Amino acid sequence: MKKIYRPDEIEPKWQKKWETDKIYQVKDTTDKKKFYCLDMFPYPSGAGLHVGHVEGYTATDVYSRYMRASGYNVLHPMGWDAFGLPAENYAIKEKIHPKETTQKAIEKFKSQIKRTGLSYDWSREIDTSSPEYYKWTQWLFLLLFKNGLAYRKKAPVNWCPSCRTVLANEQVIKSEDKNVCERCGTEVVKKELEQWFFKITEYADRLLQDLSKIDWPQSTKQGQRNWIGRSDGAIISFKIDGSSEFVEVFTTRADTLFGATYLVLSPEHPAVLKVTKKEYAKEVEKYKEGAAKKSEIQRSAVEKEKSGVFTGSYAINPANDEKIPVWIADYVLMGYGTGAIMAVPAHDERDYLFAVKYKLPIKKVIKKEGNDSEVVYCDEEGVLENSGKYNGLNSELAREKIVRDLEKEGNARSEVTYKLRDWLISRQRYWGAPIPIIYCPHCAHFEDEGGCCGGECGCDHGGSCEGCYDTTEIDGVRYAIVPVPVEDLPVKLPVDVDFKPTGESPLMRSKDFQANVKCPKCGAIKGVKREVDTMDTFVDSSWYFFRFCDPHNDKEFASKEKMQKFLPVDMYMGGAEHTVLHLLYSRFLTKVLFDLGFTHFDEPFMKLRHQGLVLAGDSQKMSKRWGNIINPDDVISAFGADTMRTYEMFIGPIEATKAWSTQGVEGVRRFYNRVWSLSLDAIERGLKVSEKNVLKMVHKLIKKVGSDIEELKFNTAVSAMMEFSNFWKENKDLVGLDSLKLFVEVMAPFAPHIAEEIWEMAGEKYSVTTASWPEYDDGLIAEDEVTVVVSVNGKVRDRVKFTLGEIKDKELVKSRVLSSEKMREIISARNVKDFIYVEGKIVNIVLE
RNA sequence: GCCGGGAUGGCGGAAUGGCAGACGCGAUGGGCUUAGAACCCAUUGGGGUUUCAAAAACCCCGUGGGAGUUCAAAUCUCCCUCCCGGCACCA
Repeated sequence: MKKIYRPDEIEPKWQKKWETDKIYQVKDTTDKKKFYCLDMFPYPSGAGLHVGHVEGYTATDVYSRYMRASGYNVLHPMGWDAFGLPAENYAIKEKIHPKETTQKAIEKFKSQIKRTGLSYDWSREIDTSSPEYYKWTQWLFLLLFKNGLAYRKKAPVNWCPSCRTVLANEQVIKSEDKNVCERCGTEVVKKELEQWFFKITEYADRLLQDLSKIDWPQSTKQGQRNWIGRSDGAIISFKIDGSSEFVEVFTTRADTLFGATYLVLSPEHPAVLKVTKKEYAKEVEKYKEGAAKKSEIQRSAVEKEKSGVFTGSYAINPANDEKIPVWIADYVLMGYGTGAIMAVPAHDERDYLFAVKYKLPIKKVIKKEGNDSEVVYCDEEGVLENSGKYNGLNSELAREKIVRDLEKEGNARSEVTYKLRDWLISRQRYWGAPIPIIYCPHCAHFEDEGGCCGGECGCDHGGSCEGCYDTTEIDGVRYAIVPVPVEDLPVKLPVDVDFKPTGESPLMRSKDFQANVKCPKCGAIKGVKREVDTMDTFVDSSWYFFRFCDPHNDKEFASKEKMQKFLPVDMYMGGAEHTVLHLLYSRFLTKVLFDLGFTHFDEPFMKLRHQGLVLAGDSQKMSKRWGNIINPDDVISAFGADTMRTYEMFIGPIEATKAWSTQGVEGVRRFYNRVWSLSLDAIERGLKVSEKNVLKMVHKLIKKVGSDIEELKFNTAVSAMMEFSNFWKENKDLVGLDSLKLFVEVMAPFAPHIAEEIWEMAGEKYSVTTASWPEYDDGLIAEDEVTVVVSVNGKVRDRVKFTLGEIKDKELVKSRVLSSEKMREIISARNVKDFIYVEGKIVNIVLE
């Protein structure tokens, strides 16, 4: 009786052995070439792993196993993005501490990952919610703070009323024309609050430029470009008539300056008060109030109805001294450019609509060819008209010239603006890393006195520092912002906290956290407070890939030596939803660390790929609501981990959206059943050396699977293995143990368990997972006979066989092809106009 | 509106200038079986010609639609349609 393929028996058996033998532990003391293969680490939720995770993780696992077998020292770690709102929200609902639920979720994820047979080095596991980790998150914060890249600022920020916390711009998403919280879908509101920011805008240009250095999907790069939103233009000053005030506008179309027929200020613009004439004050004030009440959403309503009011003032166009009215309107946003624009209704759609509504003049300054009677506005570039001495120039030239001319009078300068805003990292929530800052009311006096403490505070400004401490006002009291000394880190997150969100940070209510806080500078205790906000969890996840190199270091976030050994990440796999969140923040922090001399690289992820969505069998998104979730545990129980892994690789290209098919899974299982029985058969036969044709096929397979894995074309790699098994089935008695061994080595990255079992049954030495990738023999692969396809006028008509020597000889090929009976018949009396021969491939005979 | 990615049998997909539909699923017919499952074998893009019929051979059409480049186009270029994703009053 032959042994039956039982994945439920062999898989746990080998998993246990591999774990005991620590077979996947990566050494940092080896001269092998490094390869860092990383998955986006998961947020451990109670729901456990889903098949989407499995897809990405299997892809990197196959890749890692292949690279390991190819002689690389592969760092392939896993960890947990464990801080965050869902755990906290769940904790509030179920009254269980987030630490507990998170630990449970981690255990579940880990066991599921282990059941899948993924080859992670668990000795490097990290957990962002552990003090050993967040100590370094806090250290990073202090590093940014000390270098002027973390600062406190009062600003209108996004507030999620349901999560009761502020959010970064990147965490606010559009949904049905509403701005909603990325986490919970609640509509966000604007609040004026003082918060902590990271100065990511300082890196805007480099974040844009360096995209050219990295191998990322086009769409992701483009997404970052859009988000950074660089726009090259000019700032032009308009004098207010009868006043000493100037208003600066930002424009990318300085060439249309002569067409500016009015000026618009954003309602929040500080100059509004100064330019508004008495008679108009009431109207303006009313409009401002109305605009302030309107949410962002209403202001950017779909119909885009324009509204505004006249201020009573006029501005003088610096190009031609024309007087143009100054309006305020909410279609001009304070947050972009200078918060003021010159309106050119002839060449901008929004200005056009506004001008029509309020009967403002429209002046054409770009010539339009052809019929322009129908065209109401045209934003294309062209040749200037009605523009004085600039007439006849094209837009590009005119723009340069106009700005240069105005610059001489001090009325213009070239300017680059960005859509990117600084990263708001404060969160009024419990389950995150505390911001390591202390507020001291005693140290605040230095700034009051207007001079420097003279070094007393430890500052190096040497006599004239402008407030060696920045200060902030909390509840009417002025505090100095004092960083926690690095040696006092971590600022531990207290466990015993009422973490119910009230809009006030839960840490405020922790007695432990606030008890006996000593100012690190002056030593005072009375009135000294800790910062009670925690950091955005995206701060945790923006540097975790550093920590994997050196996860247990308690002196540094990672040692230079270890970083040299593994970083940067060579291959990074994860979902596309992180285009402007995690992936942008990580690049930013890497550049900061590079600039400050901590790292040797300034881009963290050299190659990035996104695994596509796995949809349910009904082509819907998997969701609890539809009850169509495929659980990896069930798939493993029914078919085995090897089948699940291979199926997910086979289903389609890694980046494509694909639908799950249980019948498809069964097909892969059939494949392994067949491989199993064919292997037993080959072992029983015990043929030592395979027939030549078999060897040719197996060597072809090695080549194909290897190159497919390198190109991440896992689906065609699997189909190549299937093709081989079909060939094998038809040539059972010709397949020897030598071929079996090679086939198992090729299969191992996809299906390590069955590979290990067959490997053992075939009498090979443990373990196939440490065997090296077989080399293929080009000589064996080479065909000794080549079939050349013969087409006539592009249509296939015949096939002729040639030997390897013959195919090089065009004349011989030609005469042989033309003399075949079939060709003579087809050609008959017609003339051969041309004879094209692609060596060893195809012939095309062109007939008249 | 702007940007990015797509459209190939009944389905997932393969082929990146040179034999369209690899591989898998499904379907149909057959074998095995008391029966079913499993398994095994065969067929499987559409249309046509030859034939009593079948096998087989051959021919034509065919990669969202239209044009173009080329000896040769699913693949390159232009135009159009539709689908997916991102951004969007960004001056």
